[in-house]
Amino acid sequence: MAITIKDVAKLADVAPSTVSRVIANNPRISDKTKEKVKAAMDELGYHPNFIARSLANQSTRVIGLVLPNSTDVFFQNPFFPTVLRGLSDGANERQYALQISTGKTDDEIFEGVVQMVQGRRVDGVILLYSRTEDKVLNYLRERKFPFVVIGKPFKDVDQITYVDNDNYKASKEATNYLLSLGHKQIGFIGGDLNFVVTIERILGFEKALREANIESNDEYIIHSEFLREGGQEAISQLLNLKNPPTALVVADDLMALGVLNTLTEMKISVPEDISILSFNNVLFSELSNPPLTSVDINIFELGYQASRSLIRLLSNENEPVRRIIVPHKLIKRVSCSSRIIDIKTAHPN
Amino acid sequence: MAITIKDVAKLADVAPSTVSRVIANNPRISDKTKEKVKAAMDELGYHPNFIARSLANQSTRVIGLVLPNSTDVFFQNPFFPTVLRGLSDGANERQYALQISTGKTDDEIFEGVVQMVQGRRVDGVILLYSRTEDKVLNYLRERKFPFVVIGKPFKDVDQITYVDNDNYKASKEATNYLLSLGHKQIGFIGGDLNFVVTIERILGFEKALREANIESNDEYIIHSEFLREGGQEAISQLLNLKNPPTALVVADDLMALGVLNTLTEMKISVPEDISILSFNNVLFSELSNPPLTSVDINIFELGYQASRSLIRLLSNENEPVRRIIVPHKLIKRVSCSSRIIDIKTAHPN
DNA sequence: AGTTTTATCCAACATGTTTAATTTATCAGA
DNA sequence: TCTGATAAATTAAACATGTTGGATAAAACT
Repeated sequence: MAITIKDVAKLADVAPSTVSRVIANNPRISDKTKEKVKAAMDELGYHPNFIARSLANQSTRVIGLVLPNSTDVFFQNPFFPTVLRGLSDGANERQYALQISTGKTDDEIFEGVVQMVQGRRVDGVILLYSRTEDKVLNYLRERKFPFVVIGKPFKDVDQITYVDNDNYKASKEATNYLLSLGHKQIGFIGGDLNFVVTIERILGFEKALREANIESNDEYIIHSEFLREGGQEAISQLLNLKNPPTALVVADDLMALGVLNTLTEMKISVPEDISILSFNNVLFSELSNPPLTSVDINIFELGYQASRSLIRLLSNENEPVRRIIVPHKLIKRVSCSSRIIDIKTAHPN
Repeated sequence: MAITIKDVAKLADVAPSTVSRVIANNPRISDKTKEKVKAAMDELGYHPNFIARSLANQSTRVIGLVLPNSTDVFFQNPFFPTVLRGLSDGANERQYALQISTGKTDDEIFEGVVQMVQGRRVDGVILLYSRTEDKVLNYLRERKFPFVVIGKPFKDVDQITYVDNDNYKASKEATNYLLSLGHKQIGFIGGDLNFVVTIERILGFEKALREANIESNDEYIIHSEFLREGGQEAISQLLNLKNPPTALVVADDLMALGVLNTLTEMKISVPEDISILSFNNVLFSELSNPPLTSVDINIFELGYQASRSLIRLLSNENEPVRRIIVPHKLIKRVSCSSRIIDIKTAHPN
């Protein structure tokens, strides 16, 4: 057994409660006693038992993180470590620890969250994704357990505290950029439609086209969370249309890397033959060949703001519901070029 | 206050201790009583309080993960999410939760570990890195706190349970592969020498050259954890030697991507002008241009084995110290080609 | 001496687990 | 069928380690 406050109390010749108050720096204890107790703590090398503390306080100072299931590409995506770093920084500032959900299937994850919540293992939860239909989110709302979402909730937006970019606007702007370069046939390659980001980005994309009076073309829109397999096929298909797109908006850098790779294999050069614009601006976007023009969504900040918001929620009984929008920024590199020449000539098909 | 075993006990008309035993499925309780108690638990929607349990059991079923400090490239590297997935799977199998150290500086991290350990927040710890000199590791050893290292410890290898690849051998084999392709001038670009992996890989590299009777050339060896900045310079320097290398062993895919990028900018083509071989085989190694020949070290497995080993350590009082070597495999893609032609002709310099 | 103020302590509580004690049931033998 | 011995089931109480409201004692002030 380790050293407890009783041991300290005995050595300092005071009651355990006094020791507890010294730790909390309670003003009811005289400075003299505080000194005495502190000396005893040092002598014994005392460290408070966090578990006992949590039990007494009904608070663990742990934040639970819920990730989408691990089979998901999400996990491979550099988005994850970056957002985690932000979360970590935010938590660290206020001495919170992070616990992550383990669990492969959605059911296991849900079970894990229930354990965290009902087992009082965590004080609050951060969802690292937002889906159209999510058991976990519903559960947390039902139980009125404090939580924050990274990403825009699908419904009841005004009742949930969340941190997100304005993906709709970002996508619209990105598309406008391509339009401004003279592109008129623009394709969209998106990920899983169950994620709200995907939806937002596609809506922004469509809106931009509509505003430019370009009728949207369903054939130009591809959904798949491919990276390699299938992607190749999807792209050939896209490029074999009578009127192939001259530019692509890709919902994620990793995916864009896959696209780039496929195009290279097909001997189609970027940006000469086709322009590519993607999202997230993860580390390797600038290391790709050619470096990707990408919308920086400040992933770190998403995480950082999320933990801060949750902590605020936890420390303030009647903290209002908040929406935090992290600014984005188009980083122009070389994967997009202007399309001034005739499309037919320009495209190898 | 939530529902406790007392509430359940009252409803089922038994003692709290009986309820506790029902939860633990203790054979001392009759089936009849078990049924009765379970019914009461269901009726009340009882969920045991994990914190109270931890206190009583002196065990939290939480594993602490220690990452190198977040300013480190490590965090950006896809290595991290992958190893985490492995860790998560291993932990999940046995119902362990994962808690990660937050903390930006090395000191903060150390403090965090002390909190975890002395505060009894975790049952054991996994170090996700191995450095030549590490305060955390020394601390854990001193306190005899259960832990496992991912990577080979720098000293007292036989007293520490660890999971690693045989990086020495892997690097030697990789270098031999380049030798077998006819390369004689081979450079090495490595990362931070404080990490043991780097050391192992460079030793393997040198050994292979020695065995091939090629005297090693210090000018061919570069260390920096660059990705972009500085890297360019380092590479130009390397290629401006009188006898520039015709092949490079790069200690990490992400770094290799940086190298690739720099080379592309310098209009040096891979593998025609120079071959590149790297380590880790992370997701995007095959998405790069050209796809990288890389040593697959089975990152997932490293994590998976690490959590399993730690759990074994925790459940078995006198579990022996173990060394677990995860096999590696050279994945040949297209970034290496054979060097049959004369070097001077082949190289643009 | 009586009243405040200040410092410290006691005991209850947060929620389970577990040892040892007690109660209840079962069976052999009279 | 009843007694006592034994086994089985259940309970009470102690414990794991802190926190905190109210009680108490000591000191300080009228």
